[in-house]
Amino acid sequence: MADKVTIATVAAHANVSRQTVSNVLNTPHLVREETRERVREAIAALGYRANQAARLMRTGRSHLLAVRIEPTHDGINGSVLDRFLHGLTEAAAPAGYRILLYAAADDQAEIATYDELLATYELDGFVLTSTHHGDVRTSWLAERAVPFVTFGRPWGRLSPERGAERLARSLPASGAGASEASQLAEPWGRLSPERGAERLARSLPASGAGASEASQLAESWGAPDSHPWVDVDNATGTAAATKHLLGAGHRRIGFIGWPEGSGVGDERRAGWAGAIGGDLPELARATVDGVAEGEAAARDLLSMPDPPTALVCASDSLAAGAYGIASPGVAVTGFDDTAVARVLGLTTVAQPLAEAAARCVDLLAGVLDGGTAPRPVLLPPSLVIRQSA
Amino acid sequence: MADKVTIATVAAHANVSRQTVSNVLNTPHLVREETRERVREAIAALGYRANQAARLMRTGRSHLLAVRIEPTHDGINGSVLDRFLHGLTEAAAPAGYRILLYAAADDQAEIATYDELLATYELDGFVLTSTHHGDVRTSWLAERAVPFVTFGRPWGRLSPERGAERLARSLPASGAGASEASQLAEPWGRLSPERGAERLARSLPASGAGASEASQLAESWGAPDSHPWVDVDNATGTAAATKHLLGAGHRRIGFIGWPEGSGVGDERRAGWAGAIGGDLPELARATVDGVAEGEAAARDLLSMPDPPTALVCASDSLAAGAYGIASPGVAVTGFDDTAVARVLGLTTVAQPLAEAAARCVDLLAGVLDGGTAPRPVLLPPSLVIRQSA
DNA sequence: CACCTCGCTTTGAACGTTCAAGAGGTTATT
DNA sequence: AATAACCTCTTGAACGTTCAAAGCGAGGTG
Repeated sequence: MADKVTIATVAAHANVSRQTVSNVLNTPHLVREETRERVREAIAALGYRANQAARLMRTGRSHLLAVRIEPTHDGINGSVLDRFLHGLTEAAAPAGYRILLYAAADDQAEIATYDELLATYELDGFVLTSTHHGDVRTSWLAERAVPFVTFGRPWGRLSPERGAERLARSLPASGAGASEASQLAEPWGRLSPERGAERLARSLPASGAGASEASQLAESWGAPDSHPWVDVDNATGTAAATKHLLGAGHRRIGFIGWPEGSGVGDERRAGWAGAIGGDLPELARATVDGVAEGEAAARDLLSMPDPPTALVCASDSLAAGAYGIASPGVAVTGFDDTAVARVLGLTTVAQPLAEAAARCVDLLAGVLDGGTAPRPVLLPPSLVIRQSA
Repeated sequence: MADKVTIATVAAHANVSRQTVSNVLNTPHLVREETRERVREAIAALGYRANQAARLMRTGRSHLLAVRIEPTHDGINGSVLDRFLHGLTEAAAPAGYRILLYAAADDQAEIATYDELLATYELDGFVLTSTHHGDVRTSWLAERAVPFVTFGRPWGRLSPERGAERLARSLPASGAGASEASQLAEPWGRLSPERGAERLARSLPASGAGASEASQLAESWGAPDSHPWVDVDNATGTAAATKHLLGAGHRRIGFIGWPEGSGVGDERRAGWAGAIGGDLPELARATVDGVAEGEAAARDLLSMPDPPTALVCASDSLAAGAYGIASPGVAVTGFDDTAVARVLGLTTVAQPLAEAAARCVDLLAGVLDGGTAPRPVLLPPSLVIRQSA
């Protein structure tokens, strides 16, 4: 009873060989039904469970996925990662995977950790968060053919030579020197038809901002370093918030976001710009994230001659600051549906984190198990309406 | 280069046998210095890393610790777990351990998961959070001699028979029917001398509440199901907040907490009661956690004939609700230093989460590696003063 | 009848590590 | 001088699983 139950124990109990038990577990169709049943009964009776370490040694598959746990920056957005992790863990278990955590101070340290984890634990794959422009992590992993998914689309930007080289390796059939037009066309095709069309329709009508957003997306999307990813459509989120404000009668709607260059921030601004019919720089402020910063930016916007009557903010932190000093009539929206938004009563954009996590696992499991070609997933956020707008 | 570097590769490169390489890694003192150096150079030159799976198969040590990731209840306290997890991950790595996540809906599911994880991944140990009265998880683990630490002290409460039975098994030498006095005396001795004395001095002087708190602690502490734990001294936290209010001139200080029976909640109330010189039920309200609940309780307290001028709350959620409706003169304190407290400017009690996590790893690693007898660790929280009090 | 194929099952080896035992040489002990 | 004790290192086996190959009986084919 207390002794370890191995495949040999089961084999003896069912009067078959080790390999037959293994086959029942891994390739049941090779085993005669009667035998299969007998083995299954033995497994159940003995409470046998396959030893992952031994299995790993033979197959090289650890069934372990790694995720980086970041220090919470200002704590406000911390719960986002928290919820995402929970979603990952829940989604991974039924697929037969477990989540391993690692910490890293920066991208270089993170790469060192990959190396370490791959060498010692033979991890099956990685889930990366916080992708950004010029992300060295994805190329490192891709070069070594390590399966991974990013939560956050790739923001691309490799040097031309490297890009061409990698493209030639990964897509030998397609034209390496594809024209801009084909690069623009192809990526959309990778989305599921409905989503792709829906998104295309939504992005293109908008004037300058919409177009530049689309081409930027295409650039990274069809780029040689493309890889499976899951993302929430940030632009749709801020657009929804903006439309909600328009519907409430607001005509001058300001935007408080982050400095240009952060993909996510640019997207959120593009959503706002698209909804009001074009980017109006005089109505937008860019600042690093933070409550005090949001307050300052809001003060600045609200003190202009013809001030906005509503503010769309790129984060709940900024929104919290803005809401704190805005006079009652001024509407404010945030982003992320954090606890702070809940407590303050901020209307905010909620990301479907559990869904996003589940799709990350799907994609990774697909690559690992099925070898299916992973398609990017873009999820729509939802607007949570509270009293602030 | 691309080929796997195993211990055999290193052995060949250094002109020694496999076992010698193994000895250099695990029992270096058995190897002559010159050989040791040669092997180490080979290891460095080849970039060898021990394969954990193979090592695990032989030794039964996975170097993996598991932690449950809970769904964030109301999101406000979510970041607490988040920070704790980050601390664990960071502390575990240098000690040679990695953190594995698992999700479970309730204690029973959690136990099933233990079983699964132990059988398939041969986990080395568990870190449990959210310990509570009648926790079945700890006894399950203890019965199977699985190493674990809890973040949160044991709240005990086994049926007498089971207690006696387990006591007889685990402490064959000591008297099973120990008197209350010895139970009270012994536990304090397990703390480091200074801490024990400090804590004893702090708890006992208080009148009714302090005494009952102390005996309750003793009961669970010296209880047969005691195990290594790390906790933050909740009572000290609320006491510090209360003293801060007393120092600011407040004389009638109310308390908003949770229904009796949650160990943590009772402790936080005891801290308040101790600081004001005794538990005054008319100044205390108990409710489930939540912003709206905090608001209601505060309204109730503040509408009494001789209302309190300050409110000590058992959580930032409750405090957020209370602070929202309290008139400017009324001071409010929370607990946990969440993002909400930061944004609202709530004075609150901060738990040293990174430190707590590190101590959890220390204790667990101590049991696993050194076989040292683990001593409970009680950490002092700190008061973060903001404008709310 | 000899041979091949098919369905099901078994056998031996291997994954990379550590344990248990022992080999060979040098030094200490009696 | 014989023997024990020690130090250093090596050899074979084992952990629990799956891979690769082969065994074996039944049925089909030339």
